[in-house]
Amino acid sequence: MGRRKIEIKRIENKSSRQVTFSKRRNGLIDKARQLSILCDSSVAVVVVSASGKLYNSCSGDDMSKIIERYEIQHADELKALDLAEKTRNYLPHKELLEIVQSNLEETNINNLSVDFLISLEEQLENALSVSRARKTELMMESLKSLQGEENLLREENQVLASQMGKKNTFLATEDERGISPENSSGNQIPETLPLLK
Amino acid sequence: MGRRKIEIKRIENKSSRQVTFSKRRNGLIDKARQLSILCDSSVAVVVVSASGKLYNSCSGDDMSKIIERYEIQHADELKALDLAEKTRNYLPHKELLEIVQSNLEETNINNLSVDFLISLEEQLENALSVSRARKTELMMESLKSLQGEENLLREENQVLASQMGKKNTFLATEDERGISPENSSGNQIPETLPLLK
DNA sequence: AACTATTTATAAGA
DNA sequence: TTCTTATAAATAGTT
Repeated sequence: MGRRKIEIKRIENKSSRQVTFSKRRNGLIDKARQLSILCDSSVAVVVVSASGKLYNSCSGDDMSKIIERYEIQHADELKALDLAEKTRNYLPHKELLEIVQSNLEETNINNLSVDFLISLEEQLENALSVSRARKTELMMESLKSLQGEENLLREENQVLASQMGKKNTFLATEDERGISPENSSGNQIPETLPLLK
Repeated sequence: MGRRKIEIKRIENKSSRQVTFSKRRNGLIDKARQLSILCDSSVAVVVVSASGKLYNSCSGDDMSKIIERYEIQHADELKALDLAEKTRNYLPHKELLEIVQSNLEETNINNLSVDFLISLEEQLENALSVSRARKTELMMESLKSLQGEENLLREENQVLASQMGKKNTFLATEDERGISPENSSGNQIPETLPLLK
């Protein structure tokens, strides 16, 4: 819908790609808002530009609720973790949610057996735990990578310091600055994870 | 863009709301796809209908990656939800767990009211979410502290290197080892997150 | 599900 | 970036 028809393929010109990105991003987010209002629904949009900038919007509900809704429904896709085993004995989450939904809609809640509800609760918790574990895993990866970087720097320091020691014993000048590697407090990812509390 | 202009407000007629929902949902998802392709970006859309049905699409990257990108960038907003407030209306977790346990043990499960169980489930989920948010918070703190530590080390390296330069110009020996601070790849947490790939 | 009169989004240009 | 405008695309109401 412009002066001429365009093909849907990557726009090669950088600046017009940028302009189009900005226009269409706004358009998309406005469409999402309209859909949400017109049809009484919740819509979340997350856009990540090529350069990594994040844009997002949501309407009808909080982003966190919408995302959680998504994650619960798709929790089984996250079983790259060996949590797969943990879920093996449970219904697929989608089925779970369908059961809940159909029962809630039929307002026959009071006919549900208590045992059923208990098992349902258990399974919902399991779905949550899969999603949680995935997040933890990703963050732990980040921590490890940062830590690796740090260790490299520490080794460099040691090399530099020892080189200075060897070559300059006669020039013992500002060595009191307290910059020896040993002074840096260690920063281990605590195995005792307060992280995981 | 139809036979007549419409106001953006909830469509009261149920069936035309349903039709519009379907049309516009498809439109939105297609727009998202186009944006992603045209502008070389990643776009995620999640739609939850009034009746709770979930529709989603993503292009340019996996849904899980896009969501992680969002969540890590907004990790501090979890904190901003004010955990205290979130817990205010609920029983302490310990009490919750005691209630569950005592009830489970006494095998008088069948006497529990369904309403009670529903509320219990809600509270357990809340407890989980509080605990999850706390974990995220702690991990983010760890990331920040590791980063700080790293910057200190980097500065030390620079000081050491410049000291070596000044005192030993005459002893230019093993300076080819490639241990100058500039060789270390930067490791910023925030914007471009390798974390988030 | 199609159709089509209109509205809306937007590509190109300024 | 922002605005303008010709044109393409989406869609509201209809069949």
